[in-house]
Amino acid sequence: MSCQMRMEYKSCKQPEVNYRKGLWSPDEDQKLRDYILMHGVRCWSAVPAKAGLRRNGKSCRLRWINYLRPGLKRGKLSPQEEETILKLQSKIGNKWSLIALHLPGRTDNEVKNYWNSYLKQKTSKPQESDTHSLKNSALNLSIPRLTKLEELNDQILSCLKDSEQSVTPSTGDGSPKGMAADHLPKVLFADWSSFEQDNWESLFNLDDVRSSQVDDAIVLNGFKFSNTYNDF
DNA sequence: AAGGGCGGCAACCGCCTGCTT
DNA sequence: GAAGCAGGCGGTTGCCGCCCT
Repeated sequence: MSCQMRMEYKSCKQPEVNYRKGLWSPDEDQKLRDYILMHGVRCWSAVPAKAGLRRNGKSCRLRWINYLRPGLKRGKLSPQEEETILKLQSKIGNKWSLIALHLPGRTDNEVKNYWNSYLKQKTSKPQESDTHSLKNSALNLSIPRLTKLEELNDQILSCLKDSEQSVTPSTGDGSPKGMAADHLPKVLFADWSSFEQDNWESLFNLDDVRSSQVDDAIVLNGFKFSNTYNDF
């Protein structure tokens, strides 16, 4: 949580209103997008009132993160992305937000939905085995229950090391990128909001992303990109 | 053409965590 | 240290469109 958020923590509370539920209309989307692009987000619970929406803050946050924010990839997951999901899920379990962090432009909701579909397929065709090394990953029930983020990231990094023989990213100082990322500033909203979809694609050289796929792609131009974007 | 089944996706719900007072 | 609040996250549900019969 940023300092500014802390300063404004106290003043976030908004009066209860009769919140609207269900699908978002284009008009609501526009209002939310306009508001956030203009003002950023310091307190989600204050956003609906200020943006003129009859939604609760959580709903706005979810809508922004899963649908409206710039840089989101739409459409079907690539085989590489699917593989990444399966790989990470087998290592760290259902940590969707963490897994999504390694899939630029994808949300935890998307990852989760993919996994649920995958599980359905898996259970409907129980005897059909995968052709690669992931065949045991999907329903692996022996995943240790890890609670600390550092442990999870360690798991991810070691997992990725196993499979990245052809790609050995370097930050120039010899340290692993994932480690370096921890010391990088998160991208500011002002910088972030200036990203156009096209820029995103060119910035995230998709071929590079595909080859290294995970953990490298979120570190760009000295910024660490977070999938949650709450520290604006 | 109609309607039933199914899959994908969007959104809600409830719990947990972290912060402030 | 306890209470209250906001944000984050995973599980779940419900809607919608497509496909098959």
